[in-house]
Amino acid sequence: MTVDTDPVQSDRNRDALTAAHLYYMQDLTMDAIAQELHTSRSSVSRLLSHARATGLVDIQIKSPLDAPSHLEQQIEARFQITAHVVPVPDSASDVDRLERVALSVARILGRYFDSNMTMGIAWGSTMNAISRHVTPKQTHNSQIVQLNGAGNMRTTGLGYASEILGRFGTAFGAHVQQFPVPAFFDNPATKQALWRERSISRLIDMQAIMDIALFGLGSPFSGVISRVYAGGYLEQAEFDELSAARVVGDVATVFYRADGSADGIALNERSTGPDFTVLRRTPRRICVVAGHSKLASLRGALAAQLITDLFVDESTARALIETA
Amino acid sequence: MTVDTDPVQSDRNRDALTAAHLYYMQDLTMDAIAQELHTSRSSVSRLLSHARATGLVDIQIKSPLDAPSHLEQQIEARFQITAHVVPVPDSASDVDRLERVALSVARILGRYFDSNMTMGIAWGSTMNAISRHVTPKQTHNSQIVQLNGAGNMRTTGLGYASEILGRFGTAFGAHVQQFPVPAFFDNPATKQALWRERSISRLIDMQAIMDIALFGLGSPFSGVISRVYAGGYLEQAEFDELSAARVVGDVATVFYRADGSADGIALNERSTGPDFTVLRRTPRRICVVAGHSKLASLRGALAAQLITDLFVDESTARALIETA
DNA sequence: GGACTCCTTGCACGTATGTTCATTCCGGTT
DNA sequence: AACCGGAATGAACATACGTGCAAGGAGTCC
Repeated sequence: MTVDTDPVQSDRNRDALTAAHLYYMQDLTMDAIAQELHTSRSSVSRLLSHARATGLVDIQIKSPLDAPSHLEQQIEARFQITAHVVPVPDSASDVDRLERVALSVARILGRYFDSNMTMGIAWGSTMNAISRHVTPKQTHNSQIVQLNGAGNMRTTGLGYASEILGRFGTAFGAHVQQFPVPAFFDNPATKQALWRERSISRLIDMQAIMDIALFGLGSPFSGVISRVYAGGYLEQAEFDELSAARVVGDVATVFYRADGSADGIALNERSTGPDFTVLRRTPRRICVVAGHSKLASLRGALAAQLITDLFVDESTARALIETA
Repeated sequence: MTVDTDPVQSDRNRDALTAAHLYYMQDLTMDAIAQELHTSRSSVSRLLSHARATGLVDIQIKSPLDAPSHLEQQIEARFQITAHVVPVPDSASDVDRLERVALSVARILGRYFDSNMTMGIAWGSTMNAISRHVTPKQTHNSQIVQLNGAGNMRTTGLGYASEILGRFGTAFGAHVQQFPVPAFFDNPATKQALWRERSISRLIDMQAIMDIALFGLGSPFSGVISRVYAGGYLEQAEFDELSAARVVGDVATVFYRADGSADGIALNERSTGPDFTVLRRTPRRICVVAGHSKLASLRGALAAQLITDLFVDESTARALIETA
C-alpha cells in the first residue's frame, strides 16, 4: 500500500480535490478549472479521473423510498436479505454480466468496509473481476483475510489468489492475511493437524470474527465451469462424488445441496473454506452472482442462509423470482 | 410540494435510476444506455440531468484525512467551528463569489437536513442565491421556519421571503412556516404584544427548538449594501443609530458589534429576528459568507459565537486568517 | 556529463455530451 | 371530431471531454 506522505502525491491530491469541488460542486467546465489551477484542460481531465478512481469523489445513487426496484423488493421479501439488482440487458453475454455486476460491487464496497474491520475474501473468477475494479478507500487497522486455500496439485495457488487479495489490500490500505494451503487436502487428518498450528489457527480465528465475507458462488454442474472445477483442484472421482451427493454449488470451496444442507459431503472435510456454521456468524455476507448458470447454486446458498447481501444481474434476479 | 405518486413521474424516476446506475456505476456511454432503455441519447442525457438535479444521484467529495485544506484547519483551530472553504479564484467578482459559494452550500445542505428536523431560514441575497440551487431531498415531518420578518414600510415582504422559503420547502418536502411581520416594528411594544399572540408565539417556539439555522450576514457599513439596508427597511436616522452604536453586522436583522456584543443596540428591540441567546441554543448554525466586504461582519459574528459551521470563499477565508 | 528510463505535460484529434429546435404525442376542451 | 397548449422526443448542431502521442523534465545509472 502507498501511504500518502509523498509530497508530490499530496500536491496532486490537493489539486484533484479542488478540481473536484469546482467540477462537481460548482459546475465549472474543465477549461475554466484549468485556468484556475494554471494547467491544461487535459490535466484537469486527468485530475478528475484520478479523483474518481481513488475514491476522492464518491458518487452515490440514492434509493429515495421507492427505488428498491420491484425485483429487489420481491427478493428481499422472499429471502429476507438485502438485494442489489444490477441492470444488465438480456442480450449481454455471461462475461459481460459478470463484468458489470463486478463493477457495481467494486464501486459500492467502500460503503460497507471501514476502519477496524476484517473482511474475508474468497477467490475465483467473480472475486477476480471485482478486485480489478475496487475503488480505493483509506482505512486503518483493517484486515483482508483469505477465506480458503488456493493451492492444488500443480501450484501453491499463491500467485492467483494473492493477486486478488492484494488488490483489495492496497485499495483499502488493509493488512492482507494469506492462507497458504491447498484448496483441498488429500487427507482430512492433515487439515486437522494444520488447523491446530498457531500460524494457521490465527487465521481461522480471524475468519471467525470477520465483519464482512465477500464471495461468489461455484456451480459444478452447469454450463460454465468455474475455476475450482477447471483449474485442477478436483479429480474426476471427486467430481463424481459431488454429483452423487447432489451438490449444486459451493462457497469458498465448501459444498452444499439444493436444500442448503452440507452434511455428509465428504469433500468438505478436506476443504479449507470456512464451515457454514462459522460463516453464518459473520454479520454481513455479500454474495455476488452473475449469469443464469449460477441459478441453482444461488438457490442452494439462499436455502443455506449463507447470504445477507446479494448482488445479482437483472435477468438472473428475474429468473430467481419467477421460478422459485 | 409534489408527492411522488404520479405514475409517469415514477416511470421517469425509475428510468433515471437505471440510467444513473449504468452511467455512474458501470461507466456505460449514454449511447449504450439509450439502447438499453429504448430511447434516444438525448433523452438519456436529460434523464441523467434530472437524476442529478433531483438528488437521485449524490456526488460527494471525501476529505481523506488531510483534505481539510490548510485554511480550513486554521479557521477551525482558531474559532472552534467547522469551516468549508470554497475555492474561488481571486479574480472573481463578488457576485461570482456569492453564486459559487451558494452553489456549494446548496449542494451540501441535504447532508445536514433530514426528516423530523426543523430548519430556520433567514432571507437576503445570500439566502436567495442558495435557495435557487438547493438539491432536493425528500424528508418527512420536517419544517422550514422563517427567522425574521421581511415586511417594510412599502410591502409586506411576503413575496420575496416566501419565494426563498418556498424553494427550500419544496426541495425538502418540508412544511413552510412563514413569519408575516415587518423586519422591524416601529414600536417595541407592538412586538411584545404580538409575540404573545398564539399564532406568532407558535413560530417563536419553533425557532427555539430548531435543529439548524441557515443565514448570511449583513454588513451595514461596507461597500456592498445588503438588502436590509437598500430595501427600505431602515431610515437614515436608524442607520445613524447603528453607526453610533458601532454596529458591524447583523444576523437575521439582529445587530452586533465587532466584539460580538449586542447589548444596548436599541434597534434590536424592534427587530423580529431571533435573540442571540436563543440562536446560540441551535445545535447547528450555518453561516454563509462571500466577499471581503463581509469580513468585519464575519469577525463580529464569530466573536458573538453565532456560527458553528461556516461556508466562505477562499480569498475571504484567507483574509480572515491573515488579519486576525 | 551523458544516456537512459519513467513520469508528466499540452496538443490535437475523435468521440461523448449538452442544448436548441422542429416535431410529435398526449390530455383536456370546445 | 377537431382543436389547442404543454410536455416529451429525436435530429442536428455546438461544446466539452478523454486519450494517444510526442516533447520536455527529473532522477538514476554508467
